[in-house]
Amino acid sequence: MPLIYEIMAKEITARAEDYSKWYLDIVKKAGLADNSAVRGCMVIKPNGYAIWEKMRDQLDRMFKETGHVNAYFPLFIPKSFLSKEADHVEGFAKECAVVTHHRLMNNPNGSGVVVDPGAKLEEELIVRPTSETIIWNTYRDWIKSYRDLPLLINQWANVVRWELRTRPFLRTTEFLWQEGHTAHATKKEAEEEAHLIHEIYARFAEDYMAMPVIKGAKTANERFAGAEQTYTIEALMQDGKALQAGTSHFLGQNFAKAFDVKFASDNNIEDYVWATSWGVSTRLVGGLIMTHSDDAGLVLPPRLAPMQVVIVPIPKPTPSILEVAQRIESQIKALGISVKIDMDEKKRPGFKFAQYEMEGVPIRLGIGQRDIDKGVIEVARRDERTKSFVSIEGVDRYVKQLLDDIQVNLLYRAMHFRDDRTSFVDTFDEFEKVLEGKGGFIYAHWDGTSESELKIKEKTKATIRCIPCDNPSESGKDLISGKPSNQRVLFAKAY
RNA sequence: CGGGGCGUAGCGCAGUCCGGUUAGCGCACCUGGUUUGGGACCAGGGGGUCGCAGGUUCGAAUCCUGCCGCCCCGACCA
Repeated sequence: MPLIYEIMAKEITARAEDYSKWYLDIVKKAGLADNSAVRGCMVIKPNGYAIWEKMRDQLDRMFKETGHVNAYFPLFIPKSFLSKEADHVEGFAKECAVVTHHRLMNNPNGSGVVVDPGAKLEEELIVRPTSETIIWNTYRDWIKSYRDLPLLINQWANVVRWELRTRPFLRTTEFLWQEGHTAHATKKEAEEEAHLIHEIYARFAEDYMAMPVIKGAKTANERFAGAEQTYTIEALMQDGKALQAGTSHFLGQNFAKAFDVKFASDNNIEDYVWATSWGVSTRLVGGLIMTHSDDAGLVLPPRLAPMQVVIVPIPKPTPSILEVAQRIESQIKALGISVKIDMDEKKRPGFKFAQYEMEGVPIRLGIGQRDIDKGVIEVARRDERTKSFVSIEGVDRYVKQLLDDIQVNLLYRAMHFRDDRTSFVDTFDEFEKVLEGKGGFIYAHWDGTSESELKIKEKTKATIRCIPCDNPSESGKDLISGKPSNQRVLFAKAY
């Protein structure tokens, strides 16, 4: 009979009290990231980086399984490159860090160093906010023939976007991501590529992050700067706001034309190549936190938890307890599960329990002499905050199964939450009422014009998150204009 | 860049209005002891250019001037 245990989260602000503070508390208390000396930039600490590494490794596998390879392009982009694609420069110009000099010198008027005016760069360099331009400038040299296509390249990198307001993981000035940049001989193939990646992102979100997402296309307003079409996965956070968790763009021939990338087809006809680009970032870590965590701290899905099981000797690691603990540890390890025994003799069990709960370790095994005498061990699952005793014999298989159960349960729970916070409305009044009330996703009719979309944004701060894929057609009237619409689109306030 | 708030030990704060011994508290840290099934207790200890610079004063964390930084709220964004 599982027992629900009380959480004493004395170090974490409750969600209901201050959601934003709750988020920051978790980032801090779970040891995910720190603020840094540089405004807007965070230090990703080992616990946080380990989660990103797990995400990265899995995504990397998925990209490679579908024929992609990794490469690396420079951090710096010549300023002139950025302006070659008109929409692209317009989208990013306002948030670029610029390198103007290459040398410092001792301050002639005092202490410290100053920029050496004699070391001014002939052409200023932009710190990449994304790499389309430098990559397509390179692709021009790589692509001559249809035999060079498709070119399926991904890079893991950092980028800089000079945002005015930042939050750890969700929006930082510098962030880590992957950016795929592919080149294709036909429009159809490029579109398929964009869809394939869109699908991979959705699958990753649901199968690994246990974060349900709505797949859809962006409206023209929300599209990536320079894209013909942007596909997105949209997740719903616990405060009822949407998070864009990954985007895949069909770029048409825009960058090929801007950088003059042409190829000869098999019947020797020259044409511009077709492109895609796609990315997910450390923002996913923020999404992960806000999808599952509770007032006791971080909750991690087992598949992304750096440490899946922790064994806590109670009250401390005595030789006889340790002997059993180590046997269980090696059995669990043999099943490919990451596990550690907490050997710290100074801290008491209660402290450790609270600590591992804050850090989101999915399963905690508590083992004391009383348990050993009875042949049982205490198993606590983080997601449901329950404890129960199971037989030591076979606990390894029990734990393996429980990890799977937790993974499924988190997804199920998040889906339930999302469905609960999804509304269908037909009038603007209702729309506002829902936004002010429970928030969340709202399906409503839209006439397809930017005017209506912007008006709603202006009045309510809500935006069209996407036009869902496989959207059923349904006739109705636009919330604002009253003009006819043949489908509902997904609205929400967003991060 | 507009509006608001804050800078005192690693973190969180009191002290500032009304200037006056050696700047204080909680947490964390170190040492020793007693403890140990949900964040232990006792004793001892280390740690501070009171954001920076200038000024007023016999005397400044406290008053004045200037600067710097950070946080929150708005306009832009993965």
